[in-house]
Amino acid sequence: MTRTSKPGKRAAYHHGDLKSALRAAATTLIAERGVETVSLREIAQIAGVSHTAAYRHYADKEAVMADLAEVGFRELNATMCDAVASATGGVALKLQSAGGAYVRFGVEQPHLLQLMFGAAIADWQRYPDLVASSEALYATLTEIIRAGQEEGKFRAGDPAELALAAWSLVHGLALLICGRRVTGSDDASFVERASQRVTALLIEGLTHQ
Amino acid sequence: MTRTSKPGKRAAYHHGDLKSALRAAATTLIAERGVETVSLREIAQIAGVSHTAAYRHYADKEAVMADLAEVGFRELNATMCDAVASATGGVALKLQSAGGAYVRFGVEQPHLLQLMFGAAIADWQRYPDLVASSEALYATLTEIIRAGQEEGKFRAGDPAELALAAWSLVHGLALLICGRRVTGSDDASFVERASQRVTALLIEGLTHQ
DNA sequence: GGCTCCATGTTTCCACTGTCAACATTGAGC
DNA sequence: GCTCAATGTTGACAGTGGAAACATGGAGCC
Repeated sequence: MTRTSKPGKRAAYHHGDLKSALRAAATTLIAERGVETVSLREIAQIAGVSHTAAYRHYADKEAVMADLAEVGFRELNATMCDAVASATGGVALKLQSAGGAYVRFGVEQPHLLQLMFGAAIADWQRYPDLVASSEALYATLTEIIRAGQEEGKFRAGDPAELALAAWSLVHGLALLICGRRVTGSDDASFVERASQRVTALLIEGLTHQ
Repeated sequence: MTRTSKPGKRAAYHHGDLKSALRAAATTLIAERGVETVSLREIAQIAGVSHTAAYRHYADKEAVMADLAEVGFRELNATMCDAVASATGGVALKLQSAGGAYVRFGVEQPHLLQLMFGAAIADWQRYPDLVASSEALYATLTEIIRAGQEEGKFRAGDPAELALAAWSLVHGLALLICGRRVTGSDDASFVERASQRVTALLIEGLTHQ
């Protein structure tokens, strides 16, 4: 087992858990300033390590970003699952709650959302785990739809297709809001209200047989 | 009036219409490879000019990107207006046609869409014309909604809010498709079918009083 | 307990980028 | 025909991602 760096005294040559330290530094930097303006060198510096040390743990800069994006997808998925689980009322309200969680996540972490869906990661094929975590998110939505259909609350049809509609809606809304493409987006209550109203419209279409 | 470069003979010191040439070169490069991987130097080289010549026409690289994004917004707006004008049937079909045009635009020019909505342009306040062209797009959607309400076809409510729902939906769908986040996205007929079905759901919600 | 090896970290180097400052060219207007 | 400002060029600089060669030291073997 690798030893963690001695607490207090002298900096060890071997960091101990550099990958975590890099992830932490990168997460902080990206949350603050976005993908475009962070460099591997700065990440390494914050982690207290030379500027090429990251290459022992990641193939290149894109791989670091892919790692963060994957964490993001898992967090977002977990957030949505929590929202579904804690929502009271029928399946329609569960779906709406999931949508609200999605939008909130995006608005609270705009730079992470941009990383997850932007052009920073050119070739997704290189990161199977990333693809899997993204598909898991889609699956969560699809499952809610399927459950609703089983209850007879949602209209018939391919659940993946209906889930795509739901995903598109909240995804687009989150991006438009955090891209300031719509006025009043800084106001948290506006965000909450908008996401509620907007999702309600689609749910209307989903429930209408 | 500035003279255009002599046809045939020798390259003139003064290009004649460098800004257009830069725009053209940048447009081509970005359509091919996306924002992340194009450099000002390469744009200048294609335009046949030294690597700093662009600074006589743009403040910095971001300004070039903002210019292209603005053109993109105007094109997209025009495409949507065309779709609305040429759509037969009621206002619901017009809206659906506009949505289809939006998604098609995005799928056909994924890198441009990424430029228009990504993080490449950090501070929109710097580009009032860009903001205006983006708002014009929103206004087009809002106007369709308003017309539909006037006809009694769409439900009552703030047209801007309903338009936001429509925008979010097609925007999210376009991004998810061209980010390959949904399977079958390379197939043009899939795109057409998906955008039709997805928009139909929202329109159901919009027409339901 | 001592030795060795390889995972991990460092140093040095390179090509490339955006941007600035100083200089060159030339067409338009007096 | 002269001048000057708009336009384009050259050369420099700091910062970037990445490769190659080297350094370090803990884990596992004897």
